[in-house]
Amino acid sequence: MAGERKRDQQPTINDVARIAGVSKKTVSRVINRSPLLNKDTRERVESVIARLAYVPNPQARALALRRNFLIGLLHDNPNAQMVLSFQEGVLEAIRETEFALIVRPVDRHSPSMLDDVRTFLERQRLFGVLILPPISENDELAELCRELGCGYVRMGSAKLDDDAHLVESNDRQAVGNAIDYLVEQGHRRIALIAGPDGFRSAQERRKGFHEAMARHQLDCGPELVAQGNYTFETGLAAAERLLEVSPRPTAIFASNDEMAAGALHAARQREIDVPRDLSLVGFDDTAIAAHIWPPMTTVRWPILSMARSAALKLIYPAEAEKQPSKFLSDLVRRASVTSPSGKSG
Amino acid sequence: MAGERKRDQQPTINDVARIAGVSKKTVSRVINRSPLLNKDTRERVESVIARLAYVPNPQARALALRRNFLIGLLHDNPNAQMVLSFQEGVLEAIRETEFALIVRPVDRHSPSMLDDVRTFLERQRLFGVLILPPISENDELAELCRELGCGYVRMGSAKLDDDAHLVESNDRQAVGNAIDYLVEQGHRRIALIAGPDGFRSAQERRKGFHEAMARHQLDCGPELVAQGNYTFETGLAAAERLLEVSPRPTAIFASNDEMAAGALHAARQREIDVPRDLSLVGFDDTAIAAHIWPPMTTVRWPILSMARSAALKLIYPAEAEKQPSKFLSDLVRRASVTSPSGKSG
DNA sequence: TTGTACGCGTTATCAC
DNA sequence: GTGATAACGCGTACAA
Repeated sequence: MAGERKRDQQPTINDVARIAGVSKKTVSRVINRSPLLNKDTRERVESVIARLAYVPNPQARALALRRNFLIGLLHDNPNAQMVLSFQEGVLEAIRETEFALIVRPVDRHSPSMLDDVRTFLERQRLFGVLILPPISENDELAELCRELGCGYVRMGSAKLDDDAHLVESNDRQAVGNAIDYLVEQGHRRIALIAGPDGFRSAQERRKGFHEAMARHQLDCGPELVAQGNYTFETGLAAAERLLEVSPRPTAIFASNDEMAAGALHAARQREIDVPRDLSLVGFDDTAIAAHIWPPMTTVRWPILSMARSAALKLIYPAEAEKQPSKFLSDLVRRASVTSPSGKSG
Repeated sequence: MAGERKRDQQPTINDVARIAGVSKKTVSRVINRSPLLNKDTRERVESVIARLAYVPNPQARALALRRNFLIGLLHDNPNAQMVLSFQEGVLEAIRETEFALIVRPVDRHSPSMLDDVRTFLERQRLFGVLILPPISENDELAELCRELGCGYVRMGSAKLDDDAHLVESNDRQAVGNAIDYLVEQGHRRIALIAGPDGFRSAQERRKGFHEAMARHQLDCGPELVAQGNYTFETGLAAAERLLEVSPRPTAIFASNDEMAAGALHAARQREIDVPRDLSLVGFDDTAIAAHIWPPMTTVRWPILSMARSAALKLIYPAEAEKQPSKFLSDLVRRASVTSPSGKSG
């Protein structure tokens, strides 16, 4: 009968106290690193803790402290890689803590979305939540968190909230840098595949495009702008239209990788070679960007850093302002961009 | 001062009991649907619960019941889409329950992996865990769960455990079906890009390939088998070798989509047209399969069903055996396969 | 520096 | 059917 330590037989703080010959309050002090403790006592208790392999019961702790150590991840994201990368970053930040991450996809389009989230938050009584785009752009959701006294940090492409509740990627500037790069390569006629109006990220990327084009004094009239909704198919359709424009653009910036992949598809159907006859830039640096042919130049979010920062803001609200809020994505240069061949007219 | 209900002011079972004029045990009975309750009492209590918007505190419940309602997802997966789809399936299964999902990536290669998981399980005292491949193939991990009295269900490509602790995809048969399809299309010279030996899924897919080839009495000597480690680059390298073989294979089955994408890349570099000169089949049906050109024929796991079933097995152990354990993946037919052009020799 | 008594919100026991 | 009362494991006044 040796060696078993089943669920029902886990040692409690009382066991530790009894065996160490102290009160459980003393054990509690050891666990919580109270400074006023005799060194001998501390070491004795610690050795018993180690010997029994005692681990405090988080449920009991949560009950006594009137707060738990669960943080939620709210997302409604079509981009699996991004959600998973974010999870990874958060988990890295909380690795040495007693926090755990609980995930909750939400349906942006459901009329009961807010009620669903409310039920979830009331039931789980989370320490706080991290909210990913695009659902992070929903101000009612943030308001709900405040109302319920639930901490939150939003991730977004613009200044959605104050710095204590936000990690922000500067999509506008990142798109500007991408356009600068295309111009450096010699492109003058650059088209945009914009994302859906409802998304703040899409708006920011569109603004970044227009600002950069204006800065370079390049034409970006409506014939050079098409719109999609972040899917492969709509990217394909948008590119089909753009590739009919005369003179044909020598480069297309697509507001996400999926649409860029669709654009690549459209070019191939027309026997327009990428990158020789058409350069292509995407956004997000999803797995697809690196694994299509040609590998695609794209904008990469510093997602791990953002996730880490968001988690720390949530866990240590007092120092939330000290964590960086602004992050700049960088351009990953791959084979889908080259200098225009010169016969673009 | 009306309308606020902050974290610190949530109504408790005592509030409900006091206002309804009953004991809290009675309220508890209402919550837990005890059958022996006066109808009037029940309705009275229920109306108070509704009025106060009372929600039981899960921490207190967990403490009293000596078990919580958290299920963990253990994974070390390179395939983000699969992990997220699995999450989706699990969450669908537990939607109406009080269970929540907490995620935990693990590092398969870390020497401290088992200790890390042990710490995690002891700390969180989960109701149980769901384990995704390839880490699900680790028997020590399952043994650890049993030792800790933590429920578990593994997802795998073979009979890794008894039916109460396993949802199994029949990769061998699925690959067989894929090969059958290629043969139907007229292919006779079919090559395999196998996965890494350490993965059970890779072994099963390899067996499926050889069994099917034998069934059709086709040659599948070592010159027609190359190995990769499930990455794009190794798929590319493997295909480079296979495409040098004479007579050149007219079709390649790659053991996952990433390697298939690599093979596509290799073919393109050699100006071997897919599918005209070479048919290609992948495995997993990840996002990449549908979004490359040509769209790739691949094997799709019924991942949502498997996730649902796994979650239900975990939550209702008494009926675990009733949940299906075996799932057959099906072939998604896309443009990367066609009949061989006949000049393959 | 350490211990006692009690509270956190729920379920379980066992009377009535 | 219903209600006192005692767990569950831990934290915190406050006393010693």
